[in-house]
Amino acid sequence: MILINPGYLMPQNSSRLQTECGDCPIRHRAVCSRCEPDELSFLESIKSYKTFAAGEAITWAGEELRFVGSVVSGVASVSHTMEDGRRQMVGLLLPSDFVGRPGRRTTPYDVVAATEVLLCRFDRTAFENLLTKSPALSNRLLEMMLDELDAAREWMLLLGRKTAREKISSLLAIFARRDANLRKSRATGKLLFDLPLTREEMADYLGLTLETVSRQISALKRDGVIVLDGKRSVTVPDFARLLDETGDDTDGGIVA
Amino acid sequence: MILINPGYLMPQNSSRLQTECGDCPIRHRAVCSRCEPDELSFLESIKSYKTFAAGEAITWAGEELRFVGSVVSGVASVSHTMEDGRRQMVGLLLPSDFVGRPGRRTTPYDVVAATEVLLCRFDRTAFENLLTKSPALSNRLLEMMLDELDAAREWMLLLGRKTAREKISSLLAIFARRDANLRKSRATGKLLFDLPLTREEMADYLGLTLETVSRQISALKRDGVIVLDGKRSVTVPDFARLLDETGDDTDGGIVA
DNA sequence: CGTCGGCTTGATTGTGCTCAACCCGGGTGG
DNA sequence: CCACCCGGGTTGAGCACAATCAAGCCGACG
Repeated sequence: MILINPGYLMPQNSSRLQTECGDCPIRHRAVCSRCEPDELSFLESIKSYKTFAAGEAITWAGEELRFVGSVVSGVASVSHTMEDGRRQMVGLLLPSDFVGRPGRRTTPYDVVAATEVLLCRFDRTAFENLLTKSPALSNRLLEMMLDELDAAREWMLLLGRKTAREKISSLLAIFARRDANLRKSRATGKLLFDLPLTREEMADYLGLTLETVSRQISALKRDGVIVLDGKRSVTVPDFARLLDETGDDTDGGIVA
Repeated sequence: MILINPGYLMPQNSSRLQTECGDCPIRHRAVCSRCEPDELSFLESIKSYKTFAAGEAITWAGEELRFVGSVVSGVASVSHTMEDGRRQMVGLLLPSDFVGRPGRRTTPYDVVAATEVLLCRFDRTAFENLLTKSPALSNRLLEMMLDELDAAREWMLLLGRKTAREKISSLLAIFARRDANLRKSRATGKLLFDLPLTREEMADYLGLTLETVSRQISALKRDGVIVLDGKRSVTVPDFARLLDETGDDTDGGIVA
């Protein structure tokens, strides 16, 4: 299902299109979404594309980062590993998400492609330069970082207080929503999507062991909350039912 | 020890000074630290101070927020509560930290003063207005949010992968560092500081129960890692020893 | 056909949670 | 002045959920 496409080969269909920002699938959501034409053409002059195969590292913790950029397609993980090998994923980068830390030469985390990833990269210092001059760019980036901060905080609630079953359900709900978004619909009723992560990656994200992830997925299957087709393809017969399992507030109380 | 100071009364010694930004103790670290004189005087025209007593709410989740601002002194907690009462602290606001979400009318979290807090507030819409025009302001805020994001991610590692003892040790190390910072020294050797949080608040921050917090503190005391004087006053005989207990990388390997 | 990675399932263990009793110090009211 | 209460904290006993250790399955690939 996942194609391996080394960056030095001319990649598949979509990729040629992305040499033009006008055709970019994430144009309206990425950092550059509010830039003026002159800013855009400057960005275009400092950008380059690179494809990473599933499993390939985009950057290691502590390594100097010459670029910043946006995920155009695919999923990448941001994670931290302790000396004794315990690992925690601290972020999941999806299309239009921003990679890198303007103002710092290194990132403190490993960033690894979970599926094949197409990255739109900008030279870091040139980008930082534009950032100091363009409120459109810095305000958009600020907004995106505030959203990431909210996401990180929601994840803190999950890691600190949710049960294993709630954690798995929450993750499945995120994937379901994300998938619905990509097809420009809302997540309701019956849904079908693929898991972009292995059991171990899910475990690293959820602060669990892979055995517990596997067991809880089996339990949700047994209880009819989900139906599996193979290991990676998931059907959710009733999204509301899945949401009940996440422990989150049932959005929309009785109040109008 | 903690004075109750309603904002409409003229508060204690330090507070009169803070009507002038020039004397502000957090001047060099807050959002406004890189503003030009004209921007500063605009900010000065839209600012007001308010003191919150320990335990008092600064804002509730979902409530409309008319202001954004900076913590001048004291400690505030940012937390999220689930329907069934489980609570997770997702941030700790210390002097110079920013409160509020420009671009959104509400915050999704409760913000509560843990000790007495002095807040320097700006009208939200006026602040947002300045933000779109001032790269100095928006870049400083961006930088601060990136730091908060890093802190949140470090906390995710703690919540997902550390043991109870490591969690407590990590929190104590944070307080120790913070205290050393305030006295403009580095955390090394023997240290003495106060806990700004109750056992329950620590538990909410660490994703533990208050009983576990209490037990682990007792254990660290028994093992000589810390010495307690009363419930709140802590002596760390050897900071390096405490760091060993956090599970974090021993910074500075053999490599030069 | 054998191997290997990703996954599932089982048995057992252990860390941290739950429930519960009790301590301590400060404030209040009789 | 003392009795009482109350919030915050400590400690204990038992339990449960997820971790650990271990075996085996399944499908892809050489």
